[in-house]
Amino acid sequence: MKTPEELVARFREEGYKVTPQRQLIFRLLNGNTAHPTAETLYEVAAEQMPGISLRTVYQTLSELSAMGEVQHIDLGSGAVRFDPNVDDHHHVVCSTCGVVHDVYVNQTPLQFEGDVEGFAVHSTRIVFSGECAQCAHLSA
Amino acid sequence: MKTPEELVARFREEGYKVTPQRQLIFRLLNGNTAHPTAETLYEVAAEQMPGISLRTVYQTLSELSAMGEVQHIDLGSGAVRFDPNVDDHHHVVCSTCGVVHDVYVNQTPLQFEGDVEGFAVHSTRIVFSGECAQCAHLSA
DNA sequence: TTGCTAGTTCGCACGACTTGTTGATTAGCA
DNA sequence: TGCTAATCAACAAGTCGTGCGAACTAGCAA
Ligand SMILES: [Mn+2]
Ligand SMILES: [Mn+2]
Ligand SMILES: [Zn+2]
Ligand SMILES: [Zn+2]
Repeated sequence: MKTPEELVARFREEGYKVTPQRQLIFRLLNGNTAHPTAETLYEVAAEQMPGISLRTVYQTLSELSAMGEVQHIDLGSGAVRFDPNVDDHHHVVCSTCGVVHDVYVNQTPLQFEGDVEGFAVHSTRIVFSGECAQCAHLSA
Repeated sequence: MKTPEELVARFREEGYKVTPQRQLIFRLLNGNTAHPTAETLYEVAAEQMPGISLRTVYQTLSELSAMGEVQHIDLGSGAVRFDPNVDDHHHVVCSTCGVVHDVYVNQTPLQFEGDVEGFAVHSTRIVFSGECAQCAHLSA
C-alpha cells in the first residue's frame, strides 16, 4: 500500500474526496501487519473517531481493494482480513489463536501436475496452517 | 474417501445409523471430482430423493469431515466446497467459470522465510487461480 | 413381529458477515 | 460560495451455515 500521503494524492487524482474518515483508515492500515478484519479496524478507528461507522470502514476498504492498495484474504474462518502488504507473499495461520503472519516463498513459480491442460495460472495463494510459538508454549 | 460400502460399515461401527439419506450422499460423493458445495450436492440428491433436506446434507458432510473422509475447501468465493479426495493435493481454480481441479505439487514441504520463529506447520494449502482452457477458448 | 429408544431428519429461525438503500446532514474542493 | 460526494443512522436483504425442537425411524431386544 502507498503511504497515507500518497493515498491522499491518489484519491484526489481519481476524484475521491479526502475525508477525515478515509485518512484515518489510511493511517491505521499503514505498516499494519495484523491482517485486521473490517470489524477490528473499525474498533480501533472508533477510539480515535467516535461516530465513524462500520459501513464507512467497509466502504473505504472496498475502494482500496479495488485500487489494488490492499488485498483481502479469506482464510475461511469468519470475516475477510485486509492486508496493506500487496507484495507477492503468503501466510502462516495459527489454528489455535488465529494470528496471521507474512511469509515469502522463493521456489516460485510452483510446478504441479494434474488433469489441467491449458490452464493459465495468474496467481498462487499458499496458506500454511499450524501452531505458533506462543501457543506451543502455553499448551506445553 | 472410503467406498460407500466401507462408509456404511464405519458408520455402524461408530454407532451412527445408516439412513437412506446418508447412503445417498455417500454414493454421490464417491469418485466425485466436482468439488461440490453442500447446495449443489443437495440439488443432485433431491432429484433422487425428493424430500431430503439441505440441513441433512450439511449434517452428513460435517460428519464425514469430522471423520476425515472428506475435506472442506474454502476458496474464499462463496460456499465451502467438499472434496472426497483426501490425498495430499492442491487446487487450480478458474476465475471465470469457477471450475476446480486437483493438482499435485511435489516440491513439498515448501520452504518459506519470514518473522515466524518456532511456527510448527501442520498443513499447507495451495490454490492456483487463473483461466481454464475452455474459458480461454471462449474468450479468444 | 413388536415395541422401545437413541439417534436422525426436517423445517424454521437465527447468527455472522457483508452489501444495498434511503434520506438527512456534513463537508471536500473547484 | 455552491455543487456534489461522502457520511451516518437505520433498516433491509442476501448468502452461508448452524441451533433448535418436534416428528420420525434404524437398529436392537424381547
Ligand atoms: Mn500478508
Ligand atoms: Mn480436490
Ligand atoms: Zn497461536
Ligand atoms: Zn473456466
